[in-house]
Parts: sequence; C-alpha cells; structure tokens
Amino acid sequence: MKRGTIDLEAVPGGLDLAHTLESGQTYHWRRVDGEPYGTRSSGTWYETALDGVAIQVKQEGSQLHWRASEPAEPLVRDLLRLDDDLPYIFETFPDDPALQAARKAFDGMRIVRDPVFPCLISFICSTQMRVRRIHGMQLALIETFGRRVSLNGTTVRSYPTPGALAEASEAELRDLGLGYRAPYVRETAAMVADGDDPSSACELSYEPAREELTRFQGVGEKVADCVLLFSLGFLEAVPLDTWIRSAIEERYPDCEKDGYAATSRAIRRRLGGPHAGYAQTYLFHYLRTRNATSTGTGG
DNA sequence: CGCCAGGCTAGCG
DNA sequence: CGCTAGCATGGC
Repeated sequence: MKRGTIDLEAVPGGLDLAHTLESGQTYHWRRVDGEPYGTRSSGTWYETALDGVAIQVKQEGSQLHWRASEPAEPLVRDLLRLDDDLPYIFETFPDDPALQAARKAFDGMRIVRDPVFPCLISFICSTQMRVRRIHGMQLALIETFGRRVSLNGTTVRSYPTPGALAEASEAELRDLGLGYRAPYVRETAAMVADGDDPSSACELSYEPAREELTRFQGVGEKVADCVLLFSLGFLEAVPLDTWIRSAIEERYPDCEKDGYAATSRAIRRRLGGPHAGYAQTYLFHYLRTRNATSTGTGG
C-alpha cells in the first residue's frame, strides 16, 4: 500500500472534501463509515477504485490523507482539481445574494474531474431521479459488475468497465432499480466498448462538444453538459436541470430564452462566462440542500 | 393517494 | 425542424 498527505495550505482556496464528493457531481465514491450520501460529516474516509487502482481519501483540517494500491498523489490532485484557483474563480461569480451565500456556505468545494465512463453512465442514470438514489444506483452497479481490487487488507470494487455493462442483461440492470434507463446504459456501454470514445469531444469547442455527446443513448443536452463539466473540463458548461431552471425563473428571468441552447448562452454569460459551471454547481448545491433537515456540517 | 426527482426518446405534425 | 406522451421507481 502507498500513502501520503497533501498540504492544503498550498492549494489556492483550500478544499472541502465532503461537499466536493457529496454535492451531486460524482457518484462512484463510497463513504467507508456507512453514513448515507449527503450527510457530509467531516473526517470520514471515502474510497473508490478506477481502472484497477484503489484509492481512499480523508480530510483532516488542512491535510488531505490518501492511501492507494499504487502511488496516486497526481491522480488524487487530478480527480479533485486541486489546481483550480478558487479565489480567482470566486471573483468571476456575479454579485448575487444566493450565489454569495452559496460561496460562503461551501467554501472549498471543487468541481471534480471524473473518469469519463463512470460520469457518463452516472448521469444517464440521473434523469428524473434524486441525488441520493443516483448514488445508490452507481454503488449497486459497482457491487454487481465491478472487479475487486485489494487495498490494505480490504477489498474495494472498481467501477464497471464498458464491456461489463454492455454484457449485462436489461433485466439485471432493471433489478438494480435503473428502470427505463437500463437499455440506455446497456447501449451506451456497448458503444464505448466498441471503441466510441466520449472524451473525443474534448477536441471540439464547447457547443459542438455538447452536441457530439448526444450521440450516446440516454444523453441529451443536459446530461451532456454534466459530462462536459464534471469529467471533460469544460468549466463553462451550465447543466440546465429542474433546480437551475426554477432559479432562472425566479432570479434571472431575463435569461429565460426559447430553447436549451439560447437559455444556456444567456445564463452562462450571467454566471461569469468561462467558469459559469462553478457558479452553477455552488448554486445547485445551495438550492437543493438549504431546506433539507441538516444534520451535517454545512448548509 | 398525488407529486416530484440533476430528462430522454420516439413518434407525431 | 419543434412539440409532447410515455417512461420506472422511491420518498414524502
């Protein structure tokens, strides 16, 4: 086993690991303490396994501890986007009450850089579904179709490969609670297994990249935006989900246009342009959790 | 019971 | 093209 500690004092804007991993961006991390998703109590280990590498991370104040089956500090820095300059990004946020409140409540929350296949499947599963259930569905996929990776005497299961999900039957996927998304997951997994690489969208500019991703079954404009933002590094992407749409209605009515693309352009401009996706993620998390019965640290 | 959840697809006009 | 019915499932 390898291990190490990352000094977060040297990371611009620091980190809030719990909010980063439990704000509906990434769904392949599992809390080792068994508490439900969204609890966000600090000090627990989170674990995942990706491409045969098992990783655990835990934050203690300004220290980020990691353990892994291989040397993994560059990977951890990459997955959590520790190179993003949060103070600079916050300066690009509009001076809006809700957004400034969100920034203060979740200071240190970062956009993730997920591996593209888990991100793609997670957000295909996300349609008309609550965040905690999306996470539960991914854990079920991992438990059923993921390969074992050993770490420090325990076993961590890896996110399933495209081939593993392509070979699953629709009935098996429905049994895990995927509902009508089951055939979409199967079909998209088969496309990726056959060599159609979703990350090829990186070669395009933002709007064409969004259209490119909709060739996968179960991927429309909104899911494509999530993959661009949470995996492929398009920080300007603003997924227009139900929460953000109602926020536009109430707070930015002049950004309500005819059609997804036009509304997207208007709200991206309003939320600061190149880093609008950061503002969107802070706003989404704030709106979605502010009325929840808060037992955690934030909110 | 009805309504909603990080919407999408197929099939229509 | 744009528009919409239908779609699974669980929680409140």
